[in-house]
Amino acid sequence: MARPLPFDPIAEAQRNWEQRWAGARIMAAATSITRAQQIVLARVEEALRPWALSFARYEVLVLLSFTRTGALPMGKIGQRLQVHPTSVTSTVDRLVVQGYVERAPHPTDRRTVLASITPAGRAAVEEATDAVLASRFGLGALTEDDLVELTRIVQEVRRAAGDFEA
Amino acid sequence: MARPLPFDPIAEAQRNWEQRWAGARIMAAATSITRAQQIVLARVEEALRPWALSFARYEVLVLLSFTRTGALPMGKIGQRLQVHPTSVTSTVDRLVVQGYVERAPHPTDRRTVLASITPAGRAAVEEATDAVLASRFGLGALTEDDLVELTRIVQEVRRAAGDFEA
DNA sequence: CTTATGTCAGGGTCACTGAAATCG
DNA sequence: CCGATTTCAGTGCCCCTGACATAA
Repeated sequence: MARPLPFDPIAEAQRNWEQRWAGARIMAAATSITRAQQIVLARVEEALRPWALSFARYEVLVLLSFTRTGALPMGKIGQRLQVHPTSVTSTVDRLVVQGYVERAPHPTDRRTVLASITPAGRAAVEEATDAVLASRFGLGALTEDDLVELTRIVQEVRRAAGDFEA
Repeated sequence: MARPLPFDPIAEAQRNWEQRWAGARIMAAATSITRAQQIVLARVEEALRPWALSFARYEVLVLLSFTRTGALPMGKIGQRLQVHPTSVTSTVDRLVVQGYVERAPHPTDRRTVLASITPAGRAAVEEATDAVLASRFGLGALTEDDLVELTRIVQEVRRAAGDFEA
């Protein structure tokens, strides 16, 4: 889409901000997060292409594969992955078409719908996970310390945003 | 959209990963980046709502307001903001409709089109910037040190991804 | 009746592919 | 002719709002 620049565009923008406004550092951090997410997403989607999985659908499969029964109510999925209920519906729709997930009734609560991972879904998520880990999410250049530090800093942001209580 | 969980979902997922696969830390870091970007984007878009600006359109206005002449070729915008050429076209389209940007011919190269910020665009970006900075991008809980550290770590990622040469 | 759960319809934004027109 | 620049048509994905049906 574009060739590498001879300079760091975020550092350059930060210099511009410092001349005009306060908050240059926070602007640089926010822009960095945005760009980092683009990189991670691009690498992951590239790795997931053989299974025709988007990151969002892959996350659902991973979540389901982590549960004891391989099934979870739609609403729980939304809470865990921090996505909108209607997004869960459409995401699971696609997974059902792909044969990776099935809808099942909840044993006691007839309002809730369970999304249940199929054997094909389990196979796909295991193979896809190998591919995703091999891609290292585009974060292969980071040290273990930097990975931990990055996660810690973002945890502060998520706590402040009310993602969890702790 | 959902209520806060009583635990950190990313830390919980990391524990799950540690039981099954290597790369739990890198997974946690990638998930953190994804979630952080959602938070930043949500806060910024909230702040930009009075001017009917998306983050992408706001970034274009900021970039143009930083140039000497207030104008830049479409392609340059794409390079600086790391977005696809067709995305620049549609983004500028919307900014033109809003009266924040005008298309102008390049003085020498008749292939290139200049996107030029209007006085209304300058006014909007200045006011919007105040609002955006007031939101602190959702990063208000971070110390200055953490902001710098976060930017530094992500810079490694961007360098490895070939964003710039340095 | 009130609340919770999930689905559907619809609109907005953005990203990408492939093709085309224009021009250096 | 080749390459660069931009635009357009079309597709896919994801997000949200509002309305709705169903059931606790």
